[in-house]
Amino acid sequence: MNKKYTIKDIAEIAGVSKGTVDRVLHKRGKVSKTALEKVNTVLDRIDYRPNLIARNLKNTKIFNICVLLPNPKIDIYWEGCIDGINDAIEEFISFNIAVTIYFFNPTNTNSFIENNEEILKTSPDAVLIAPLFYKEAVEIVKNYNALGIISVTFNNYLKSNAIKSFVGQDLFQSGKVAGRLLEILVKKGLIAILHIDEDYENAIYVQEKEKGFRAYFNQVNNTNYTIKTCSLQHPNFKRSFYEFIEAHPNLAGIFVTTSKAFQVAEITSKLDKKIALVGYDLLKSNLNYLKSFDIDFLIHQNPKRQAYLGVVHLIEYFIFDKEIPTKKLLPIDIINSENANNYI
Amino acid sequence: MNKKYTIKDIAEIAGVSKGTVDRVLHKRGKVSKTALEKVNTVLDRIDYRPNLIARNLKNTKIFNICVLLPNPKIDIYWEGCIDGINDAIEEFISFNIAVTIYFFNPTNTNSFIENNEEILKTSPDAVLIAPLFYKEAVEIVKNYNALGIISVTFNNYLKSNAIKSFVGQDLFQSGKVAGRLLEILVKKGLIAILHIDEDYENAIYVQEKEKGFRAYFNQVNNTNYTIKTCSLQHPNFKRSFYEFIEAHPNLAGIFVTTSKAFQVAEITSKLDKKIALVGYDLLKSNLNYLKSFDIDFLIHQNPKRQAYLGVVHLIEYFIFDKEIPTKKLLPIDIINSENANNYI
DNA sequence: TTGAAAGCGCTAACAC
DNA sequence: GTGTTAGCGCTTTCAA
Repeated sequence: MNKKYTIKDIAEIAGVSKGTVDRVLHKRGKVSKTALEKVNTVLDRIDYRPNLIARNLKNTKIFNICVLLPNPKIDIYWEGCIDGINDAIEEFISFNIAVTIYFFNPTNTNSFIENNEEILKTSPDAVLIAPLFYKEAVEIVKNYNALGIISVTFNNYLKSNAIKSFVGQDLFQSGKVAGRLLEILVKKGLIAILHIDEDYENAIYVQEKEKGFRAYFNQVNNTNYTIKTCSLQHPNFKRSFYEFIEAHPNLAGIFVTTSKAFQVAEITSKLDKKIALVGYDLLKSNLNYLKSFDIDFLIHQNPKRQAYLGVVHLIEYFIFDKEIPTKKLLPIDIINSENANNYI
Repeated sequence: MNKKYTIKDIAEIAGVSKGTVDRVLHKRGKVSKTALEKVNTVLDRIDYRPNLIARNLKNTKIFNICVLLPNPKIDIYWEGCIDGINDAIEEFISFNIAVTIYFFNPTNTNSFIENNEEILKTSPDAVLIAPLFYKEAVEIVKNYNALGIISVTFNNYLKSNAIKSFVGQDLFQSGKVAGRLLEILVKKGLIAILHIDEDYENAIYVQEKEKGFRAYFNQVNNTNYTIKTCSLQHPNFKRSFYEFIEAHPNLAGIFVTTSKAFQVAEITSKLDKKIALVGYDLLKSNLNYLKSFDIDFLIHQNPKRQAYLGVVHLIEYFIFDKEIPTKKLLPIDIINSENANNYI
């Protein structure tokens, strides 16, 4: 009933040779009308599912995929990506795929550009990039595209039609998630949106989160709350933050738009009053404060899965001709002290 | 540098034939000491990764996997499983795998037993079961085991060494997650644990959730809270629940241990005071109340992924010789009104 | 105990 | 245009 048909079967039924069937299937032309019809009649009647596996046995071309992301030694957030990429490599080890990882310094635009030049030299078939530097990335991606190199971005969205696909979260929506969480945590008072732009610039992305956060509170339209944005830079962070606290005695909750919630918790955990705290990312230091309830919720951006999916999409495109989704939005995981362990 | 070695390569280097290498690799015996040594020396020196794909080209045996779960028409919770199973089938369509789904009536123990008998008749290589009926499942699984049929359970844990693997959530821990959520939602007063055991018996599993929930509150040890358990049966649910509310004016939060939180929300949403509500599962009716904020949080048990993984583990075991993890615990996803869409 | 050879499903080169 | 054939990496005969 559910017989699996092979090219050989089709050839026999249609009364032609395997080669002809193959030519029809792949639209390689050089097939007479009569042969084409004979084959198509058979194909219409049966459910032919090519064995994608056997297809690739033959293939000798090695696909070259390059991944470029910030050096995890400089920003530990990216560490999981390496595992994700390695998982993908392992999973497709039987195919002719070469994946190479490049790291750039996220505090240094030139490092980003230089690494892309390095990548170009290897004439890759595709690149997967975390495009932290917006302007530069747009140019670089345009260049890849001109050279026929497929580019896919992850973690940070980039508007450009030179990009084939994006894997990551909807940051606006994740701001709304944080909004809902803080609404529950705080009944009234001031809620601060804290941008802790440590060393480097990813302003566009934290702004997206802020917009979502504010959109949520506009929508609930509750006069109990005041929302205020505050941008803090690294060197003076502690002092500036203390000043902020003193200047705002009604401060009741904080939304940290970067992964640095632990820096805030370090301070708020020592205050007399409880300040609700929602942040991002399962860094060790964040998790410690989550377990001690000084951070109430973390939003998990799942960099590991982002990188994994980015690579897998490319591999499956090359070896299985599978379409790459233009936009793959990952779930916005809410983490508290009790479910954290399941995500790491 | 990273050359991929094939059996042919190894044979040439070792100065033996492909057949001999194969015999060594698969420990089929019938290899002389000298040949064995020659091959092993080569294997020690290189990193041989067999092409698992090519391996299965030859294989003509069709592996027969049967899945048994409650009929989604009777309990809609299970609906997602079908998609998950179909995803797995699709993913491995090129291999010789036959997956058949069987449904039992979750309100009827006999239906469970009968379906297992049906399955037995097809002499499967493995079964994946949602063992809702504990006692009966233990017997059935023992029987499968005796017949050399691999059994894997999902969604509901069963203690039995006749079972090869379990895929699902840690229900105790998910109770703790709910505990933490209600602690945040409710500052003081009575928190009710509601078991709505509709038509059928899954008492063991909801008890596990209750234990975790209580464990959490014992651990925070806050005298502001009283925890009380309440079991309600379907026919009189509404009346009994109203009585419960009236008898407990300090009721501030409810933890529903089944997927029937919507039945509670239907009532609490019409009360004057806000009662915090945490439940399970992304049923349509639950989601509606989540969006209207009458349910505060849902815990997602991800039946789709459970079934998917259960099947995939088996398939990969058969075709890739991959080990099946004894216990695969899925993350305990916390869902609120804002991140729900990403999970469905 | 061993090597040679056929064949899994598909592709691509090559005659005709 | 079309059929034949070799070969991808591996397994499994089968003859030696």
